[in-house]
Amino acid sequence: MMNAAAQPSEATLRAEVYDIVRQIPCGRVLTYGRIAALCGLPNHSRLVGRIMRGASDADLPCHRVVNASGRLAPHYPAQAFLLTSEGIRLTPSGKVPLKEYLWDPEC
DNA sequence: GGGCTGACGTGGC
DNA sequence: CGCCACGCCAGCC
Repeated sequence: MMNAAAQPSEATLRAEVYDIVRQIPCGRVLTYGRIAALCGLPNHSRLVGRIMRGASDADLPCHRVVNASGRLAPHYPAQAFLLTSEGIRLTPSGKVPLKEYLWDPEC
């Protein structure tokens, strides 16, 4: 056996989520739901969000993770700045146009 | 064991 | 495009 993401828990998911987020290319974004789905947990987007909250910046580009609407994370003011610094142009309302910047890992 | 919370998602207006 | 209600589920008190 090798993959054991059958047990939903922050502890189990953390490693996978970290690994995926680390692979997001510069200038691209992923959604919480997409990350959860990639880990085999379609309805655990909130768990992913919780993990990101507890995740210290370090080498983790957590600013490249937004919700399914392209809305940026609350309590994370620097995110907009970091995204725009990577060339991402936000809408006037401060959201990420997913049609342009959503990253597809299988692409 | 029980109830509230939340870096979410979808659908309706 | 924005706001709201409902559904979802692990984590925390």
